[in-house]
Amino acid sequence: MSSAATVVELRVLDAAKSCCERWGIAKVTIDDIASESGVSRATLYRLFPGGKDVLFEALRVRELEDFFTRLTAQVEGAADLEDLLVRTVVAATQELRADQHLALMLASEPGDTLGQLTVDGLPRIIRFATVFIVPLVDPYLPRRESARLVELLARLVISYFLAPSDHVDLGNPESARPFITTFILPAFQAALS
Amino acid sequence: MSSAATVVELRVLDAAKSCCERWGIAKVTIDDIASESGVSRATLYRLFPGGKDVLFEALRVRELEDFFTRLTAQVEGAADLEDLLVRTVVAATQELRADQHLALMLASEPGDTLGQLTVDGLPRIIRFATVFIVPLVDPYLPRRESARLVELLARLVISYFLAPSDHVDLGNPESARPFITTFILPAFQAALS
DNA sequence: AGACAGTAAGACAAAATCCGTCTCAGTGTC
DNA sequence: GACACTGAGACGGATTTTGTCTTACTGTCT
Repeated sequence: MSSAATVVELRVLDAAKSCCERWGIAKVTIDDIASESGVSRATLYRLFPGGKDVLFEALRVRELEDFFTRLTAQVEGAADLEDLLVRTVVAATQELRADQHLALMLASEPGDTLGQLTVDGLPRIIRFATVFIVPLVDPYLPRRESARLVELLARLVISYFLAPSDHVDLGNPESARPFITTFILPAFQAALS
Repeated sequence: MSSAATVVELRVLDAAKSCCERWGIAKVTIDDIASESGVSRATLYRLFPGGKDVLFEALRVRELEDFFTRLTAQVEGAADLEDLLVRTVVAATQELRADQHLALMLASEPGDTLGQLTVDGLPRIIRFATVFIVPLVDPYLPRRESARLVELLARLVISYFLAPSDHVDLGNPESARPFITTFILPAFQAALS
């Protein structure tokens, strides 16, 4: 999951990201990324054998790692399970809303981007969420229940982010807390350790 | 100079403009513009025989016409020559600074865009400025002097827009007025009618 | 009804671009 | 000197884009 990423690799990924923001993934060429990162095309293929697909895969992975790294940093030191869950969904929702890169992608290439948040990408997002968040939940629940809970929350955060509701605002603690206590916690009450 | 532009033509030019903002002129294809404007490629070639070059030429012309139309509307009713000149350079500078399309182009494709403001495009800009602004100056100066004056101002506005000065801000009347009265008007004093 | 102008859809070949791989030369390190 | 890493760029093949052309549809005018 993690990265012994060299400095060159990071430069390339940064270049890919900014190219992507400028032109959208469909319009970016390997040469664009190469010249933007000041790296030759040969090097780029050596680093990411498979070309654009592999490169953007790696970029998505890095973005996810960064996302969850920031997220876990924001929610550490929660007092109890309820507090942890509320802070997690709130922070995640706010991160999503503040993500400039994501906003641009959603605006310029809704199809691909939505795929990365739903059908194609959701399983991976859930994997990442599991890896990063389950350890935080583990003190309160058996491992199996933790995984179920984290998956559920990940799905809900994304759904409410993509299509906001009139009834709940998961970016707002005052709204998220009753949502968590009413709909989520009771289902796991029996398993509370 | 002017346009018996049909509604289809306008739709196409609007589409070209928004495509251009999204991807930059280098990445836009004829098909992009065709589908964005909901017009078939055949029609597009009928309207602009010559393809992308001719189309973007037409777009630049239209942008210039719009620019100077808005500009002349803003400066009508000036009391005297000094007032006219000050209001013109101020309005032009502010228009330039507020032009979202221009800002995007300058950011994403500095080379081409700068060319359109300097070496390649400046002569045309001056022609447009002449056509639109000289009539306003004519009451005060002989025709030949008007043209010289307008050209000079056009060059100055663009230069100060592209590379702002610490000494003058042509977007600010309080700064533009002494500039005009000190450096511009005296040179044309002799020719004042 | 029939002529006609304007258009969408799409086939087609030619041109341009992009891709992925490869070689070669240069550079810095051990 | 051996070695790993890189930039530059050549190369053929795949893909995209271009510009032209044909066909069929639609509405308007006579």
